[in-house]
Amino acid sequence: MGRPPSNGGPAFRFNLPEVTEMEAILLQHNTAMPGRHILEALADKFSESVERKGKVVVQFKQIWNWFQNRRYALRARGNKAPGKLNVSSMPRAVDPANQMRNVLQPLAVGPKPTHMSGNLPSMTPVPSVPGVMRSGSDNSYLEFEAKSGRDGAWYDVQAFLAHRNLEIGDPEVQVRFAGFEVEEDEWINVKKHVRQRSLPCEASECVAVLAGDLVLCFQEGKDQALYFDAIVLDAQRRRHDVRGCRCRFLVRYSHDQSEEIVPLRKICRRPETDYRLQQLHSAANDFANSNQLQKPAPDAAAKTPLSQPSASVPNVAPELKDPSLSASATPATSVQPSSNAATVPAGSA
DNA sequence: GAGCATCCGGCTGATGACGT
DNA sequence: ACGTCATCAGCCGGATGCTC
Repeated sequence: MGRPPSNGGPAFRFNLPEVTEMEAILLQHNTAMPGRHILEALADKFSESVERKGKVVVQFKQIWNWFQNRRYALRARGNKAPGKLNVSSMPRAVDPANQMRNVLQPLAVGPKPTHMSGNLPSMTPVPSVPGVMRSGSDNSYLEFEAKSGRDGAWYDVQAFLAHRNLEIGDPEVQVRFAGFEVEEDEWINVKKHVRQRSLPCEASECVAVLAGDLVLCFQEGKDQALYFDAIVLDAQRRRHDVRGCRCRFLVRYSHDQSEEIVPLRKICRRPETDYRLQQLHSAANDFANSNQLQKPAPDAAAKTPLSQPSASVPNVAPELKDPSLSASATPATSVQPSSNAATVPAGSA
């Protein structure tokens, strides 16, 4: 949905007299949409003005757009009611904008989780084991997600309630989904449908999402909005700005093979891609160090925190700044969610 | 303090989805 | 067909931090 100037020139902008006149007309109409003939007359008039004649033709559509936007803006300003909660009524649906997927806080960790150390398949049948576990190797926490057999979507695990070993097939765990009640508990195949929790992407982490990756993607349907597995088919890198990452990712959902272009905020990357960020950080360090050797005077790249790789060169897509990153990065198509996720301690990626 | 680069927030034009 | 709304993306100006 790009909006570059269609003629390649500078972005169109109404000048002050034009805006003043349109505002006056809007007031005359009590903020209602003026008739088409009025808008056309305005377009003709503006096109014939001294400033525009022979240079720019003001289109009817541009006038119409202005009135639409101005009316919408006026209304939005008037309706601004503070503190209005946006509560979704959709079951298990989570707003991707705030990047929260019923994440348990570390405080929720139980008294003896460390023995698990991310080795789920060997877990003992201790009832109500928290779905968040402290890694044995460091102070980070492991969080798990599980794939529901009811809708095929992935949910954060609040607690592992029990486990059983079937005579045939893989072991299963009884899972309490975060934010759901007992009636939603499910028995889930540990190897196939339980894994380390996918990670919401911060703006600077879009570089870790590459074509071919397995990701968890927020799919919004008519009557449900859930997280499903998806493969990244293509990544369209765009400039970052104050709002963060504006890259777009073409994904194909694994459950229905549908394709969609989504922003970063709808994507959760697999923890296995952490190494890419580490590579980026070390590459940025090398870059900063080499720059310091060549040019003692500090520059922006050296000053910028590594956690914001895009901020140092805001006008360039992050992956383009460091060719070594894309060259060395390996697509995660071979990720085996269950085994990997359940056995790899957090931070060891 | 001047000059510069960058960050940050807001404004604005454009477009698509959806409802009537 | 038209109106409403949400969102995208470019641009601009003020704030901030750094160097000289």
